Amino acid sequence: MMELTRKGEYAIRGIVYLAKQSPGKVILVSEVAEATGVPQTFLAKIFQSFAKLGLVNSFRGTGGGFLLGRPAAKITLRQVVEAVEGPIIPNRCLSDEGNCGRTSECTVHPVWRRIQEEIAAILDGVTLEDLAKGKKSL
Amino acid sequence: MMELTRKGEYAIRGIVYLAKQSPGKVILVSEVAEATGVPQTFLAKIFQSFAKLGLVNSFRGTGGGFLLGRPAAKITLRQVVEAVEGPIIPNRCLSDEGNCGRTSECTVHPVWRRIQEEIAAILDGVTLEDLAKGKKSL
DNA sequence: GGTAAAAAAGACAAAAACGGTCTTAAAGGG
DNA sequence: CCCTTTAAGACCGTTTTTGTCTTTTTTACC
Repeated sequence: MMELTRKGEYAIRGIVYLAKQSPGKVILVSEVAEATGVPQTFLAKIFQSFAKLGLVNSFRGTGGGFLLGRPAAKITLRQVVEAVEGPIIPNRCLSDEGNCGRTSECTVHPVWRRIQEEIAAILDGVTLEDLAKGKKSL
Repeated sequence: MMELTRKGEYAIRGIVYLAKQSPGKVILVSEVAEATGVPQTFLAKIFQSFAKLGLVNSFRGTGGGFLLGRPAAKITLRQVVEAVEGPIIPNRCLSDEGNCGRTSECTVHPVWRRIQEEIAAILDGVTLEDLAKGKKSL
């Protein structure tokens, strides 16, 4: 349970690859795809969602490609994961305003809330810089 | 992302309902299903997996039904969730023996490990007794 | 301006997972 | 033997995942 999808995995691999490049260097999707072992067209889609959120910048045409939208130290793993997987919601109760339907009876609610917060906190605490440099955080 | 499935939700609702009964009382699946708003045949399946793991005991025939396999205080939320959803694996890296394929490069690995441990710890810390009594733990 | 190179956008599709249902069997009580 | 209830497993429609393919747009360069 609670498994990251391939998309999430690919997203991380791809953007970490970008984070490893010298700042300002523009990289082709094809290069990232090959280097990370991710299907190119799929990765392209992922990078498009990154671009919409400003996590990466993109340039079209000859000499085009992608680079990080801001310094690697300013991009958290949470932002990356949520960009492609959506918000961290371990249970439906937590999606809207505690809309369990069975709110009063839902004693599990606070447990999911806590899990949600813990995961968020951990992912917030890791930046692309950490990942690119292989920092031993834990 | 990281969402509990319906099966997981139903499983919790169902077994918590059992935990609320007076110990030793045998309850029909049909009653639990109606009380918790879970499709009966689906819930029956879920209870079957519980039975295999000893989380509940079952009796067939007239007067049959289900009851907890041990005291509610001895059943953790983790056991319930893992019974129906499988082990807590936020990332494929963590499933086998760190079988990332790309092990050395996988700097995210420790992050998922930590998330896995945090979730496990939280779920381990909640028993069916807590849930049945609506204990405010967090 | 024309052409080639790239990303953007969106339609499409196979495969797997989800969320069940249905049927048959087995066991127990009266 | 018959009724009740769980056990087991086949089955099935829908949604999500995991992509691909095609067309369009933008840009650089000649």
